[in-house]
Formats: sequence, C-alpha cells, structure tokens
Amino acid sequence: MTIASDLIRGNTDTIILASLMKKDSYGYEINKEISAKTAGEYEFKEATLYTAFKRLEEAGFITSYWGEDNVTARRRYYSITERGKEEYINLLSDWNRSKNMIEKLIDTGVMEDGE
Amino acid sequence: MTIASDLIRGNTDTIILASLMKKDSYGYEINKEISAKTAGEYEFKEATLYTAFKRLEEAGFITSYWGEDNVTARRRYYSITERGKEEYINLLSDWNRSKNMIEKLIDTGVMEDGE
DNA sequence: AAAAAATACCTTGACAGGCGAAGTATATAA
DNA sequence: TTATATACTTCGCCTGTCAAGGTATTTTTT
Repeated sequence: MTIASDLIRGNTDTIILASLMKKDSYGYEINKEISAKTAGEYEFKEATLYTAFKRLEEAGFITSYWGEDNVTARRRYYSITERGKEEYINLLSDWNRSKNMIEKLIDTGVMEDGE
Repeated sequence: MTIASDLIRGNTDTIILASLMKKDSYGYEINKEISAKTAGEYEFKEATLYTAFKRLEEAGFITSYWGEDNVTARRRYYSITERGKEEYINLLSDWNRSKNMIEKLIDTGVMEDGE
C-alpha cells in the first residue's frame, strides 16, 4: 500500500523541519529516519527531498554545510535557523487547522474510527 | 488566515465525494455547504472545483445531468456512482493512514494538542 | 581482485493539480 | 438601470513530485 503523495505534499517542509528541530542532519539520514518511523511505509523520493532542501534554504529556514571527512561518502548537513523554527511552529498550526477542517468535510459516518 | 491549498490538495476528491454521498448536488451548492461547515474558512476556487468534477466524471466516480428549469441559473447536478462510493471509502482510509503517518513525523512535542 | 551493493548527492524534463483571469448567461435586489 | 447573486466554463501559468539519469566513495560479497 503506497501513500498518495498528494496527501503528504503540504507537509513535506514540516516533516523536514521537524527532523531538523532535533538535530542537524543530512538527506540520506533524514530519509532513513522517516522510513524507520513509518516501518518502511514512507520515504521521500530523492528528487523531492533535495528539491525541498533547496527551497527551504532559499527561504532562509535552513542552512547547510559540508560534513567533515567521514568514513563514507560526503554529506551535506542541514541546520534549522531561527526563522525556520518559527516557520515550523506556523506549519504545525496550519496542519492542525486544516486537519480539523478536512475531517469535518469528509466524514459521513460510514467509517469506524481508526479504520 | 488562509489554508494552504497543498494541505487540502489530496482531499479535494474526497470532500466532493463525501458531499455527494448524502445527496446529488451541484458545484455552487457544494461550495456553499463547505463554506458553511467551515464557518467561511474554506471554499474551493471555481476552477479547482469544476476541474475536479471533470476528473471525477472521467474516472467514472460521478455522473451528471442538467437540473430542471429552475428559478435561477441552470445547474449541472452530480451524482455519485457505485464505483464512486467504493473510491470514497478507499480515499477515507488513505486519509486516515496518511494522517497518522504525518502526525508521527511532524511531532516534536513543542506544541500543545489542539493548538 | 572484481563485482555488487550501500552510502550520498545532484539535475533535467515531464506531468498533474490548483488557480487567477476572463468569459457566458439569467434572475433578483437596489 | 445598475449591481449583485446565482451558476458554469475554459485557458494558461505556477508549483511540487518524481522517473530517469548521472557522479563519487566505501563496504561487502563473490
């Protein structure tokens, strides 16, 4: 069962920023964390992920730096900025509001909760 | 406060089908119902709404017919099909799964519930 | 030693859905 | 008579996703 990407779409940035709220990280690792948290059910497509990084950096919500020489391939680390933290809070609030709205609009009582 | 359309995007069809689960209806009316249910917070843009009708009809999830001559302007009524009802159930289930996934991924504990 | 897989990043071009803008047509309210 | 409400339609732009392809290094397997 695949998750329709249009359902995740509006939350891409929020997911990335949420991850960076905890610690600096890089694309590959963020994706693996998402995969782990969702028991392998979800992961960004690479093009989507790196496009999102670019978008977020241009908007000033994250900054990036090359990781120290490490054992494996080179890594570009991302760090959330103050403005990014504010944005994350705003996006969370947007999600909560839209979630409630959607629930109000799509419920017809035909489905059990949690189904 | 506007709702980001990317947060609604994946639910456009679900919202329309949910409305048609209750009774046949037409574009303008569906939009007014949505506006009422959300206390004026949301409404589809016309182009979005009519594009969605076309998409749903081509997919066989709804059918349409012109309303009887009425007092105001002509109305194209839409009716949900059996396949449309199945699709609605599937979309509801998709929503529930993705909603849970998203919550798992965006929560960092910084925000109170319902905020 | 060679091949394959894992780690890690990047870019291009196509596609789909949302939507601003503009248009059509009728009825009612000011 | 002018504006507003009702009601639908189409065109073209914009944005985000993603298939496909590429680069480079390290580790594991054969």
